[in-house]
This record gives sequence, structure tokens and C-alpha cells, in this order.
Amino acid sequence: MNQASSSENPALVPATGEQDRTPKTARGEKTLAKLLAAAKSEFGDRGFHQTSISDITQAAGVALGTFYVYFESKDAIFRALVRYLGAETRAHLSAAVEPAPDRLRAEIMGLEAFIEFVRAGPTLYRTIEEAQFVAPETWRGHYSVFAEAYRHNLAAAAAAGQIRPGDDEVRAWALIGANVFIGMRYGVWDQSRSASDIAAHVGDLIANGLKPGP
Amino acid sequence: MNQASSSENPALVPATGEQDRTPKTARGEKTLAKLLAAAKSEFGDRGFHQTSISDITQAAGVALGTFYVYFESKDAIFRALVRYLGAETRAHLSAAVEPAPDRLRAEIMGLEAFIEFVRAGPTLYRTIEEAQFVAPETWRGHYSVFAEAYRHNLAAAAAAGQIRPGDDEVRAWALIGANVFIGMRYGVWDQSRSASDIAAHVGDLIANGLKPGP
DNA sequence: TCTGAACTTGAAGCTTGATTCATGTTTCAA
DNA sequence: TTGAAACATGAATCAAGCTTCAAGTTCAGA
Repeated sequence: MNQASSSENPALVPATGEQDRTPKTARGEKTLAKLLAAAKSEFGDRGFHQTSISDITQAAGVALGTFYVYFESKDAIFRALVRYLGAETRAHLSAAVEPAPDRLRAEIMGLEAFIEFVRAGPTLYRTIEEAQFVAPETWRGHYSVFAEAYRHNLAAAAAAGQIRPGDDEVRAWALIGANVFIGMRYGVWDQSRSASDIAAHVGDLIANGLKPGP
Repeated sequence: MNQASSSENPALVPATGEQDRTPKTARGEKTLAKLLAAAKSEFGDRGFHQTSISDITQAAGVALGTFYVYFESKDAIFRALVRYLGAETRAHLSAAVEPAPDRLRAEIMGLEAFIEFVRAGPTLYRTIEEAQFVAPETWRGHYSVFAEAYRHNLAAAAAAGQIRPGDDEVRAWALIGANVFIGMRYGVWDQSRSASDIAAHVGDLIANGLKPGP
């Protein structure tokens, strides 16, 4: 959770007019990290509305008042957390896909990695999705970044002749949706099928479509 | 909203041990309908946590206490509403797809209808998605019913030679996810592109996949 | 050592809003 | 017509929990 230091996490740099809650010392940095780690675990377990700030400070081992030294509100720490988790997810997935020789292979590897990522921390996934209702702007930002990267990859692959040309923005959103729902169904609800098996079936759909061969 | 009468809406038949809140007279039936209609509009506008029971009763034009004549709690009316909206959505889409000559055409018609359905009532859509966090069992039930119907349709189409055979459950979930995200992106966020154009692009992806022709 | 900024503390204030309940009013079957 | 069940009312109750604040403690630099 240390990566979430003020220098790289935009959630932690104050807007003009608000008071500066950025930690100034090593001690403060450590307390902030404890709060974020506690928020990750508490929000993940019980969801935003079921967890109180006092749950978070207790899990972090600090006093209630300390919370407001670092965050303006419960919403603020949630937004900061979602930004952090979103960046973590994107980094994980792009690393998993990096060695893929072409886009079709990348789709399969990416989905398999996503299912396993979700299985490793289903509550993390839940937190990001919950942002849709608790912090819509943050959630929208997360998926917009994701979709833009996806679109860019599709366009490059089309230019390289690896895939058919098409509307890459629309295709990116459709593919992301497919990935997210597959992750929900086979990553969170039911973990009995192997991730690679699922990924292979979806990969076949994505590569060849539904239409029967001629 | 009248369709939500106790005879067909399982949300309104009481579990054993709980008190019976089913309306017994025409007046009661009418009040219940007013409450559900108000809930649809209030939850849709502000979301579950931002709307109070008193918001709902005021919108319905009844006293606060009346609420508890018909619903055990705020959660209970939300669950009832989601079940109602889910059934409405499924009915709308299956009607829209009914005249399709084959499955590939049905996919395109279904997506176009879905985008237009979402555009007609984006808040309705939001309410169903919010159920993921407010009433997870209800939400899961909604998508499970949806996915099972989808899987069944795919299996029938594969048997009829309209589409390639494959893992129909996995394909159903992937396609639902694609539809949902496309609906979010082009139905809720941005309504500038025509629904039929979007549907055609996604339809091409679903029919032919990404792989370049031989 | 001294000093002020950074940090910590947790009890208290305060708002919000879900739920209850005692008291009427309406309906409808007999 | 009548009485019991159904329904309606809204003030009062009550708990939860966000946020503030006044009083300390720690620490780095001078």
C-alpha cells in the first residue's frame, strides 16, 4: 500500500481552498498507509455503507480523530482507495498481457489473468464496482482509462493486420464488459472451473465469433 | 406498475413467521402501487442510500407510517422494486427479439433494443445495477435468470446450425457483459451515436470475431 | 535544550433517518 | 346497519455514526 504516497496518488493532493492533509513526516506517511490498508480490508469485507470510519480507524490502530488529519470525509478515503486499486488492477493486467505475441493471444491471457486476479481478491473487485454508486466520477475515470488503452491496443493490432478492422472504441467496451461479467460469474460466484478453460472458450468467441464457417 | 400485484410478484408474498403485508382490499392495492411507483422514481433519481423512506411516502402522497403497512423495511421495498424492474426489462427485451429470423439477427436487435431501453430510462438501469450492493441475492437472481434464458437460446441456435457450437453458458455471460457495458457507455454516458449503429458494430464483432479472414 | 509544526487522542455534539405506536378512519361482508 | 378487519396517520423514539475540538504528545531542526 506504500505506493499510494502523495507523490503519485492524485487522490491525496488537495484541491485549492481545502486544507492540506498531505503527511509531512515519515510518521504521518506511515499512518496514512495504515489507514488506506485498513480501508481496503474493511470496505472490501463489508462494503462502503456497512463500514464506519471507526471500523477503519480501529483496524488501522489509530484514534478516530486521526482519520480527519488525512481525509476530509469517508467519501474521500473511498475515492483515494478506488484510484489506488484501479491503478493496481491495470498494472497487473498490462503486465500479464505484455509477453503476448499478438492481440488474440493477449485477449486470452488477459482474461485468464483477470479471472485469477479476481479470485485472489474478490473483495477488491467488489470495491471498484461499488464505486459506480459511491464515487461515480472516480469509477467512470477508471473505466475510461481502461477503455482508452484497450481501444489503442485494438487499433494497433488492426493496423498490424492481426485483427480485422472495426470500430475500436465500441469493440473495446464490448470486450471489457465481457471480461468483467466473466470475472464476476467465474471469478467471484463460482471458482470451480479453471480460469484457463474459461479464457479459452471466451477467446474462441472473441476470435471467431458465433457465425458458422462457410 | 399494476403488474406488481401480490399474485405475480414473489417479493410481496410474506415468508412464514413474518406478518402478512399483502393488501386485502382495492384501496390497499392502490396504495401499494403508489408506493412502488414512488420508489421507482425516487430510488432511480437519487439511489438507495440518498433516498429516505419519507422521500418515498411523500412522493406517493401517503403518510410515513403507511409505508410499514406494506413493507417490512427500506430494503424490502428495494428488493421488490428490483424484481419488478428485472421482470420488466426481460419482458421488454424478449419481445423486441421475438421477430428475429435467427440468432445473429437477434443479437443485434436485442442490443439495439437494450440501448434504447436504457436511454428511455437510465435511472431504471441504475437501480438494477445498484442492487448488486444493496440486495446481492436479488441481483444475482436477476442475472441468473437472464443468463439461463440466453444460454438456452444459444444452445437452440447451435443445434439449428445458426451458430457455431461452443460453451453456451460461458458465451451467454460474455455476451451479457458486452451488452451491459455497451448499454452503460452508449446508453447512459453518451447518447450521441445511434443505437442501431452501435448495435451493428457489436453485431459484427459477435458474428465474425476479431480474427482476420483467410 | 528549546520551539513550533506535525501529529494523536477520544469524548461530545449533532444530524439524519429508520422504525414504532397509539389513535383515528375507511371498507366490506354479513 | 354494523362491527371487525384493513388501512392511514404523523409525532415520538431511538440508534448510528459522521465530524469537531480542545488538550495533549512527538519530533526535527535551530
